[in-house]
Amino acid sequence: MILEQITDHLTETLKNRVLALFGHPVERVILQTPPKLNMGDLATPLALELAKVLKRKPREIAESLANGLELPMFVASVSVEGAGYLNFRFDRGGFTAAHMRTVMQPQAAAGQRVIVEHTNINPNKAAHIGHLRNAVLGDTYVRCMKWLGYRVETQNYIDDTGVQVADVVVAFQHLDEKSIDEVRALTQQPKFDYYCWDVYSRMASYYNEHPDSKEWRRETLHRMESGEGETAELAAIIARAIVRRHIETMLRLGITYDLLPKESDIIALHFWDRAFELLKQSGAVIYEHEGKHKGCWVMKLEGSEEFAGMDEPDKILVRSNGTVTYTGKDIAYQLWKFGLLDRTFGYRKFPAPYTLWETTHDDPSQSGAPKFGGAEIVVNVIDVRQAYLQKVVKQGLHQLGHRKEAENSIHFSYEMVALTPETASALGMEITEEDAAKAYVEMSGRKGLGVKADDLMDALEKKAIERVVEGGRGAEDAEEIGRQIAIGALRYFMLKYGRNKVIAFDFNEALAFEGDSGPYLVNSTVRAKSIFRKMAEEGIDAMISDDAVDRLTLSEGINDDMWELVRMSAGLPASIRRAVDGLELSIITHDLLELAQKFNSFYHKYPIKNEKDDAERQRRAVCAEVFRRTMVAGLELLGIAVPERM
RNA sequence: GCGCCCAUAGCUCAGCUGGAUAGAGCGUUAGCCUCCGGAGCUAAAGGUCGCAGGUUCGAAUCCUGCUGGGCGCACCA
Repeated sequence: MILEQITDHLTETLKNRVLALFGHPVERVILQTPPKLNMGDLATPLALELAKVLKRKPREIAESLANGLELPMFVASVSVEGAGYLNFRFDRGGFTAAHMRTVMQPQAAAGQRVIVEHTNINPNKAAHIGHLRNAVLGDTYVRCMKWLGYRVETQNYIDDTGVQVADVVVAFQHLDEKSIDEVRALTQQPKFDYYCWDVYSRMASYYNEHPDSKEWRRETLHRMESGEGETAELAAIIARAIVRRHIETMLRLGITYDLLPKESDIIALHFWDRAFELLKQSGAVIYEHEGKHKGCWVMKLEGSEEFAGMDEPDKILVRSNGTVTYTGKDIAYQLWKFGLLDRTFGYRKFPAPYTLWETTHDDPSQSGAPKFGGAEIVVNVIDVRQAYLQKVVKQGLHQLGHRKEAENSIHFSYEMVALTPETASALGMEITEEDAAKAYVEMSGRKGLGVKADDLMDALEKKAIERVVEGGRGAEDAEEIGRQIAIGALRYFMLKYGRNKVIAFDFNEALAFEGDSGPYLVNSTVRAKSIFRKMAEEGIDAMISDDAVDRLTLSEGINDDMWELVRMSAGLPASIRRAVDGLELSIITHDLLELAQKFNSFYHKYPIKNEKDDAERQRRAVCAEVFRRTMVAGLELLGIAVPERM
């Protein structure tokens, strides 16, 4: 907060000053933290940039800018250094006291309405670590958006009428010859999703051996889409049971949703028919009378620069047999998200330990359902392999004349999670020599090869609980504490890599609790908490209340080690903004790691509870408290809980 | 063939819209528990930022061309 005020103020002042002194307008002023602490707290290479246009020496320009520059509150001095940098130094005491009051204060929830869609797992088998990356990215993004004041609606789209569900239905009906009641009984077992994991891969290999059997799939899909009859009922039972498992799995990670929109409802409510009318009216989609796509309705994309250079830029939305493609349905659904389709769903509650709604097509809405849809910004968290499709959807809106909505259709893309050859081999995957030489090998749902989300969490929890018990602290709550640490480890692991990086999943790395890991951050925060708990127990006043801080005479006593903690803490909100705008959440994990490292170092160097001098003890305690508040709030944004002990 | 992404220390990765001496973790080596928690701390070693050009006061960062790897480019979802 305080830092933002200072940078905003300085930016304005400098812009005005450059204009006044040199008659030259500048669009932006770069304000960055200098590489070394002794260079000050903020710096700008503004004079270097101006040197060229003004044809004057950088240092000379810097001098005239600095001379008599009006400084914002808490900025104590400005100086010219290096090649012509303008360096600002803060009033450490004043800044710290002011910052302490507003550490990680969230914005008021008055921002734009946003729909974030994530998770979207096919309801036919257990969630795996690839789905985990999606869900953790999506959930963390949602938390950050809310913190920034956006009003967010979280959706988890359920493709309950797709091929993947159909394949499991086929397996139950044709391979295993199970009755509806038998399947219904199976869904009652605790890990029905694991059961289907195997059923699905069994079906996939059956298709490979008996290509004719794919006819079953076609028939099944057709019956499912009609929504009538036993096959459709069976599909609904399976999908629903699996979705319940996925909800449970994600809840272990603290991930929740507001709405589960179902593909079957979109079909039953004929969203596509309406979208089709709009697309035809606007001319965005046309009927091909001849050529390769004869008999199809296509969206013409060859004109747009985005799709320039493609051999076959046109996208088929309706096949020659009259059925709609996935892309077509997706455009219709995207229109609904923006409130541009003049029809909508019914809603009812979905059984979950929190308030969760699902769409319906037959019931009238239950009372109490919030208003879903109609957002200003729509963010779809989907892996990079669907980038092309997302582009087409965006272009669809554009061609319908919804330019603003096209602009606000954001694809949060990220790279896949693969397996290291070692991990793949440990899972029983056959590794060819060629594979072994690779950095990673892809998971395969069809082959049933992958690391299941619940299995990974189980392994992490087991290890974390052991560590808690070994440590001897909080053994009575070892299970709950271990669970929190495990989830923290997992979420951190999924967030710390840049989104464009393929994660080659390795058990040893994922289970690491040292160094660049969730438990390291949590541990450092727990220590800070412990200090204050111990001080309270021993009746030592930490003097960190607002009143006490007001009386603080910090100005001279805040040394470099303390100041770095405060300064880094103050920089976090800007990082969160940058992370959200750039869809790069690893910025936050990175900053929190640096902060935790700084604190751990500080912690070893400066005893707090045992410091005899009151003023010095207070300064140290204030820094530890700034750290604690920053970490608790920052980790909360990452969905990582901090226990009292560990 | 076209498009997107990746290439930085032995390994896994940071490096903020071009800025001051390229940083972490793991691993390796050497230290640190009479002192608030060792899931920790201190220090050392480790770099042709894939290659070649270009842009400029300044390039790991921007542009062009290569090389190597990954992923897309269906009347599948």
